[in-house]
Amino acid sequence: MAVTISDVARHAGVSIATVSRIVNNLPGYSPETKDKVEASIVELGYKPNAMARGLVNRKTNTIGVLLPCVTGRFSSELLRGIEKIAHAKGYSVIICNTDMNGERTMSYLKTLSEKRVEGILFISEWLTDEYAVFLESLQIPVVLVATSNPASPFPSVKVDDFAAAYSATRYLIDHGHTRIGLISGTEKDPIAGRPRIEGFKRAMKDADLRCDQACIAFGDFHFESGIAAMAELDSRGLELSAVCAASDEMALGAMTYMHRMGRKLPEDLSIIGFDDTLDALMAYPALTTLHQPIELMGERAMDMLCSGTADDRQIILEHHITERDSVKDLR
Amino acid sequence: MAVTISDVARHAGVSIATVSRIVNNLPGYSPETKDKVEASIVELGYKPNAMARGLVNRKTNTIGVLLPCVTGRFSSELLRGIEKIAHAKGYSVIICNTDMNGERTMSYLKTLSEKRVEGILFISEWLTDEYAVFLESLQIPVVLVATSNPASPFPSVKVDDFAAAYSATRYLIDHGHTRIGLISGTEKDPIAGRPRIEGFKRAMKDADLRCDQACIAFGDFHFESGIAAMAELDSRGLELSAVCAASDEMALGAMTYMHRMGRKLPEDLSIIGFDDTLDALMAYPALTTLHQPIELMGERAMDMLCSGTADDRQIILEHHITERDSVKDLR
DNA sequence: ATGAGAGACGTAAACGCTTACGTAATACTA
DNA sequence: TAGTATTACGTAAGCGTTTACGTCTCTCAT
Repeated sequence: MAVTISDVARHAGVSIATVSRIVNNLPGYSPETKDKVEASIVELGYKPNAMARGLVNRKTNTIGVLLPCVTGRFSSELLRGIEKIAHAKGYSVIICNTDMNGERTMSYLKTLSEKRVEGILFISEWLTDEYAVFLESLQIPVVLVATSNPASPFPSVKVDDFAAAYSATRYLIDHGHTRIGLISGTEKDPIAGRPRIEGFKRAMKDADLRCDQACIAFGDFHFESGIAAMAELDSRGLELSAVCAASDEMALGAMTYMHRMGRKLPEDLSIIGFDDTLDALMAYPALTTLHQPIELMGERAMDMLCSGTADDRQIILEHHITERDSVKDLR
Repeated sequence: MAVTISDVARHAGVSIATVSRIVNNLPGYSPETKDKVEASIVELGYKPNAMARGLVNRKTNTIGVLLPCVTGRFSSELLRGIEKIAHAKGYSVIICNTDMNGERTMSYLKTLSEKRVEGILFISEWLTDEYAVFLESLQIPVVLVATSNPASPFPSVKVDDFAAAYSATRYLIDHGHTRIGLISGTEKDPIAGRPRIEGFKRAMKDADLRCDQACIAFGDFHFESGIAAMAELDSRGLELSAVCAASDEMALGAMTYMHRMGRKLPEDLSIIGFDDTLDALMAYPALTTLHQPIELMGERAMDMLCSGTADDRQIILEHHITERDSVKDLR
């Protein structure tokens, strides 16, 4: 790995400038010189040093992705989209698993800034003031994915969580359900929490259905919490005929609870999920769920990141319901 | 982002050498100087340029991870373990989604080498000669994860696939099953394919049970292929009482097929999976499966990568069976 | 034949750091 | 008190590239 541009130059009997021109495909040398140099390059196994390059032309061709949890289908599918575009555009992606931990996040942010990444994707998590201030100071493009913060200057890509939750709830209502529960994410989450709760409530109110606090149980978007939330809901004796979950994983948790209780799905309870990850397909019964175009979200975000920070708009992607077998039609 | 070490030096009225010493916590300055410089650093918002640093001390604090598919629980959980240790040791990780594509892989390898990563984790995929030659030329530590290649000089971390498949099959036999099918990964895969097939066959033979080609269907480790493989097996009229799958995802695919056919699980068919990802827990019925310590595998691999390339041994991690509800006891 | 313009290069100055070495001032030792 | 360490710095030489300028040689039109 010790072979440098001067080694190549010496070996080929030219100056380093010429080697550089050839490597970078710039004009200024004869075909013979080119052949000679290229031969030396392969013979010596020369690999241009990206750091030295980056130092002079201030480019790293690297971006950073901050996400709360690498495990989980949602993150994975997003990552896939991101990585796809990144590779196509010649960028490397550094992943940072924040674990929802403030210190960890700041530590990553510091690293990314020292490494001079050219852009940052901030995923699924609430952008605190601390993060926002730091990110702004970096003076590089940042895009928020599956989250957003109008108070910050950063663009975002997401679905309309309120409308999505509304339509998921509405779907249950339209299928004749009237006693509906909600398995929400954490109430504090201003993106995947609050708006989905509000969307649920609004749909219920618009249909004159009950939707007080008793109908809602809270989880953390993950499987285990879905089991617990369903148990909680069940213990309240509301005679629910359907449940709306704020994530597919929690929906699967609810299903698991029901199975354990020996209840039939969807006969005894209809369930609708949120996300439409592979989990929904693999569930039994296959989960009817609110589809978010996850991979596309990652692609669009990456596109925005590259297309310069110019357009700082909030992009809302389309959602729709993917019908499968977890909702019984009561009509 | 334009503030450099000389800006700080000028602002603090010292030389860049002194600033460097302070930033790097080396001796050679008075407490007052230190305070002064540190004040300048925060005032100017100085962030050392990792490229410039890396250029001089030949360190990037970055490693690369090559994996066939970022989506999928197995990769995710592995990544989690890797990322955890990497962060603890101060490394950044660049992810490369090869998509099992040779050109893409080589292109990543080239990028990683130009970026001068200090180590590479090669995951779940067969290490071809082309890759091996290139990786060797890099002269940096490489460790193979969930794969291995005795012909290469690289260490590896994985479970004993043959033994694992043997014991999964044995588990079914011990529960009274005699007509057992196998949903295998691709036969060509010398790691997760072949050895698991052999383990299955051996267990069957040791018990004097039938295990010809008719008992085996092939998939690609993913969900859809599991459905297809199960359909294939079913069409052969073998009256199987149990199936062994080479991945949890395929096992879930098999379950989905059975559900669609209106068959009962595990009454009509027992299924055992392989991996023990979250998928197994979320399945219905909960999947009994061969547990691989996936996250630990990632951690160990990362540990090895850092501890220098000295010990190039093949590490075999323990596996065991996690019993859940997908296997019926026929005894 | 001459001057201009066009290749085909080479030189050297950055890029932002680290670090070996040098130097001046102060403290300590015999 | 002279000599020796020690401390607290500053100078400058890299690290491996890119690139603005220069120089030298041809070619070709006049």
